Amino acid sequence: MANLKQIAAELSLSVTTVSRALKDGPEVHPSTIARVKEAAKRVGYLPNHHGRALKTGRTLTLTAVLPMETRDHVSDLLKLPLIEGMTLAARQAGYSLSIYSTTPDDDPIESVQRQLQARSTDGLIITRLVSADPRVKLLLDERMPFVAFGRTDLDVAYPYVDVDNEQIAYEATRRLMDKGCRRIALQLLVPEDQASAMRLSGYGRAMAEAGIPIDQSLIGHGMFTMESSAAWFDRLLAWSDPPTGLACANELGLLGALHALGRRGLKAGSDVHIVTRDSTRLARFLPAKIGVHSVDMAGVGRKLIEILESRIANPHGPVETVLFKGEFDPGE
Amino acid sequence: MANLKQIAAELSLSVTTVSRALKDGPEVHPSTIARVKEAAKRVGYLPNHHGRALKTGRTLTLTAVLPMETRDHVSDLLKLPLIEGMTLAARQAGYSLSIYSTTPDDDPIESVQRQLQARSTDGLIITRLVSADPRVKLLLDERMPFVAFGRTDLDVAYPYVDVDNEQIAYEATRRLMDKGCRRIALQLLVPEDQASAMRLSGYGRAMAEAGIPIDQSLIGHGMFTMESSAAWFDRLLAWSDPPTGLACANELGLLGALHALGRRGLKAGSDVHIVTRDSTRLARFLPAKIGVHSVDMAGVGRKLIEILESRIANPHGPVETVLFKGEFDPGE
DNA sequence: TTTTCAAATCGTAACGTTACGATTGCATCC
DNA sequence: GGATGCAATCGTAACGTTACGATTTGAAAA
Repeated sequence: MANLKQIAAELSLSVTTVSRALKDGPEVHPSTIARVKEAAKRVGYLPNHHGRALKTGRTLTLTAVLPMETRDHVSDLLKLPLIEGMTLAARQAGYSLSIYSTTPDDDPIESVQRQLQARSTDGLIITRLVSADPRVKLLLDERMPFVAFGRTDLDVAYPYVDVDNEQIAYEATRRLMDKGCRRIALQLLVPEDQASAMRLSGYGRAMAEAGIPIDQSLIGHGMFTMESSAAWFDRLLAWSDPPTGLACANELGLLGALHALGRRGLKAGSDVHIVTRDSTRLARFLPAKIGVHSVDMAGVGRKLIEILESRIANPHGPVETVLFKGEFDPGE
Repeated sequence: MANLKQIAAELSLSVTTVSRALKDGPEVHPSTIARVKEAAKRVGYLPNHHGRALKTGRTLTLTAVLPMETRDHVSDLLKLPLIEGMTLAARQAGYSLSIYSTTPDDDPIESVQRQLQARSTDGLIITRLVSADPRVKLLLDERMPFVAFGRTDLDVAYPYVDVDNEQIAYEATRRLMDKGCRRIALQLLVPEDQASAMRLSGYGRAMAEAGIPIDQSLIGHGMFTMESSAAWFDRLLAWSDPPTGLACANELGLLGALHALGRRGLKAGSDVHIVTRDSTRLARFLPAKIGVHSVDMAGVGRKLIEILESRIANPHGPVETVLFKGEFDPGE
């Protein structure tokens, strides 16, 4: 409601002086600064976002592009601590965070282009990257500050935060081998998904080291939901030589698999050994013996904002990249 | 990058005509409209958010104020489908959705006032209401369009969507009684929380009908996290006459309780009967016999946006309120 | 007294958009 | 031929802010 003009009129000052006083401009007399600030506080002045954005080109808004599943299924739970970390960090840094949800039908490039054209955001967080993600080049070309959650195999430098999925999958596979497993099932999202590719790579490394050939039929794709995970694992359990170990993609994959086990009266930790990734600490509380790799997704969210902030402040600064490790809990 | 001025220059038209043409103004010649739209598409024109907002006072942004738990704990999972429903519905309606996360330390009134003063949003979604929530009066007084997720016991009309917690808690308690339980534990958040108050009321109604006096020591407060739920239920189980039934607040409360049970070698469905609320369909996949009241939180999110949209379009229209029921699955 | 200089303040323009009233061109009617 | 009316287009101002150059003021230096 209150604006600079009103404060200026009340104090018989110019709008310019009021504007400068509020940002402690060195050209303004200290006593004037004090008067202006007092008046601003009294009338409850807060700068108009859009006037400022129009003039300066800075919107003080960051936008996170997040893929959501179809309306009937639950999204990957890691998004909740991620959103939590991002929103709180953004707020602390003086930005507001806008969530741009995409459905599987959406064209990912178009989602990014929209943000670009309207210039309605200062920076973008993109997630769920694919191996040759076209968004990276687009954003670099357009000089839009951004940070990625996930890597690509593109040969360009850009800022990202990622989880060390290769290492986590490697350790998970090794862990299952230690339990005596040789037939080890692995859950992935889609082959193009970069996180899935890294998980497959870590799994392959562990298997190769142990001299176990990879059985493609033990590798499950499309494990986005509890339903798909349960159906898939149920099929595997029906085989004559079912898997004895399972590395789950996330909480939902785990719950689906436990559901399939339960229906057959089988037990995690004895009939099948299970290791999972977890971002909500939920897996540790389940009444089942499972190994858990916890990843601090709220920390990832905070780091994403921190990096994006520094990109905006200094677009030509060094490109920062961070890799988060998982913390393993054997669950026994 | 492209703006009206550029398009106007290219077509030798005035900015006004271009602006009108793009919104199919009846004063513009159809062939001009076609030319303008072609040019706009060609140069990739998208209206500048801030210019428009400054002029019209409409920001095309909605803001959801969501409480998040402390940095070390997972937030109530219902937020994920809620956010998903809200963001997708907002996008479809042409709005972008900003998430304003608050921590337990934040002053809820101040959070709302910030949004009000900066006029940076067209409408507000407030959640986790308390019985005499001061934000409702504030927003009504300031004529800021808003919708609440949750009710108050204030004597004013305002738009809200709520879950019928009274009914759900009543049915949950009845269900546990049908299993033969008389000592029934109940999880709540905080006494002021309106949803908790309703749950307590439904629980009390069922107990009164059955002629069972309420034992205050069976009612747990502060059940925000798996940890607090586990610790609380563990204490209850240690008593000489432990509860035989439990109504959980949500997925986290359930997992905490299952954890406490598991550590004592007890089983849900036999030693203790459990009924829970669920918004992620997670509870149905757990390897435990529990009754589940599912609530369609994505639907709640969509409805919130829908109502808010109509409040913005027609501030003096009828005040819409919606109550979502839970869908019960006995889990056997 | 005049000049010089810095401190403090002011006025104007611009960001991109839309609202409103004014203007132009052209066909129709008396 | 002049008046009338309508369709199409234009120009200006304004939303609230900030950047930039200009102006005022008062005190010190000449």
